[in-house]
Amino acid sequence: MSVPQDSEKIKVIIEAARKRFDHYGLAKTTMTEIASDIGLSKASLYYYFPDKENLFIEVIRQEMESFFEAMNKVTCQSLTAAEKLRYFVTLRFDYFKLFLNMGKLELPHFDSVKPGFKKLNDEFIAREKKIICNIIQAGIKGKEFEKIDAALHSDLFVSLLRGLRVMIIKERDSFMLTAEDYDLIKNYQTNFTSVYIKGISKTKK
Amino acid sequence: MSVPQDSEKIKVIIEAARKRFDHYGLAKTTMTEIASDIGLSKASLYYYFPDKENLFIEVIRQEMESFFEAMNKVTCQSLTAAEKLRYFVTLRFDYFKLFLNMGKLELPHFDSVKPGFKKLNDEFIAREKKIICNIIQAGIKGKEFEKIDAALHSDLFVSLLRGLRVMIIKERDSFMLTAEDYDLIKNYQTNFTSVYIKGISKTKK
DNA sequence: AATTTGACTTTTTAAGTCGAAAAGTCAATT
DNA sequence: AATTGACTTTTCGACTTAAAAAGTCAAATT
Repeated sequence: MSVPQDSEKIKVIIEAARKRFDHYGLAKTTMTEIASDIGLSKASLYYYFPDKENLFIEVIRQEMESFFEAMNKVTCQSLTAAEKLRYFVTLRFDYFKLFLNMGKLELPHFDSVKPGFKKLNDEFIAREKKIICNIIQAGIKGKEFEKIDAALHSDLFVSLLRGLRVMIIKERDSFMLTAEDYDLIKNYQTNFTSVYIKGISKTKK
Repeated sequence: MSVPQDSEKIKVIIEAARKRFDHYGLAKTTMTEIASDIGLSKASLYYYFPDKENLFIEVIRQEMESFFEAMNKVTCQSLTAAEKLRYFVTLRFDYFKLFLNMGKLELPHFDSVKPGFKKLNDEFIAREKKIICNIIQAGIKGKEFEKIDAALHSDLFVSLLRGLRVMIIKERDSFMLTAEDYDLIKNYQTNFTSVYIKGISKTKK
C-alpha cells in the first residue's frame, strides 16, 4: 500500500540515512548502502520514501525541527532580548556543528540544483528571521532596543550571520572545517552579535 | 624585446580589454576580439602581455588601484572615524557597481579556479582590512570608539560586508543584478554600517 | 493486508574521444 | 622596438559509451 504504517522503521531509515549523508554527503551515498546498513533491500526504501531527494529532505527537516524546538523553548523563558539573541546565535552554531546536513544547504549553489532544497533552505531562513524579528520586537517593546524596523533588522541580522559563515568557509580552500575553523567562526559570530546588540540598544540616559 | 616601452599602448589595450571583460566576462572574451577592437593583431597582444590571465589581472588591478587611490584621499581628510567608515562603504559600493570585474573576484569559487585570481582577491581583502583597521585605531585613539581589538574588528567588519553582498546575490537566482538589487544592497550595507558604528562607539557619559 | 525483494528498466554520471576554436609561439618584416 | 602571418598547442563543448545508481513492479513472504 502507498501509506506505510510502520513509523518506527521510518525513524530507523532516517537515522541510517543521516549517518551516511553526514559522512559521505548526498552524492556519494547510495540508496543500496543505506538499505544494507539496516538489513533491508533498496526496494524496501522506496516503499517508505518516494525518492532519494525526499529522504534527504526528511533528514534535514528533522534536524531543523530539532533546532527550532530547542530555540522555541528559549524564547519562552524570561530573558532579555539581548540574551535571547546571544542564545540564538550560540544554539545555531552548536546545531550546525552537530547536524552537518542542515549546514550544507547554506553553501552557495548547493540549494540551487534541486528546487526541493531551495524551498527547504528558504523555509529555514524564514523561520530564523521570524524568531529574530520576534526577539527584536520584544526588545523594542521592553525599551531595551531603539525603535528600529524589526523586519529589516531581522533580515539584516540573519543575512550577516549567514554571510559571515560563508565568508570564513570561503577563506579556507578546503570545504571541510577543522576544530580551529569552528572556534574562529564562533569567535566571529559572538563578537558580531555583541556589536549588533549594542548597535541597536538604547543608549543610556 | 621582452620589456615593451610603449606604456601608452598598454593603457589602450587594458581599456579595450576592460570594456570586453565588463560586458562579456572573461570566458566569452577572446584575445582576437580585444586585438581587433584597437586595430591590432592578436600576436601583438602577446608582445605586451604574457597571457590572457595576466591581462585580466592587470585590468582588475587598475580598477583596484583606482579605488584605493580614491579611498586614501578620504583617510587623509579630517573626518570622524565614523564618517570615514561610512564613506568607505559608500565608495566601495560605487566602485563595485562601476568596475564589474573587480566585483567578480568576490563571487564564490571564481577565484578558486586560478591561483592568480585568488592572490589578487586576497590582496584586495588585505588592503581593505588595513584601511578599516587604521580607521578603527584612529577612532579608538580619538576616544570615539571603545577600546576594542582593531585587527579583529577590521577582519570582522570586512567579512560581514562581503558576506552580506554574497548573501543578497545568492538570493537572486540570476547572477546579473538589477537596479533594485543595487538599491537593496546599498540599503542593507548602510544600515549595517550604522549599527556597527554604534556598536563599537563609546557610550555617552 | 502490510511489507519485502529479486529482477527489471531508466536515468545519471564519469571517462574517453573528437573537432573546432581559442590560446599561445615565433621567424620574418616593417 | 613593434608588428604580424603562419604556425603549434591547449582548451572546451559536443558527442559516445559503459558502468553504476536511481527508480519500478510483479511476485513472494510475513
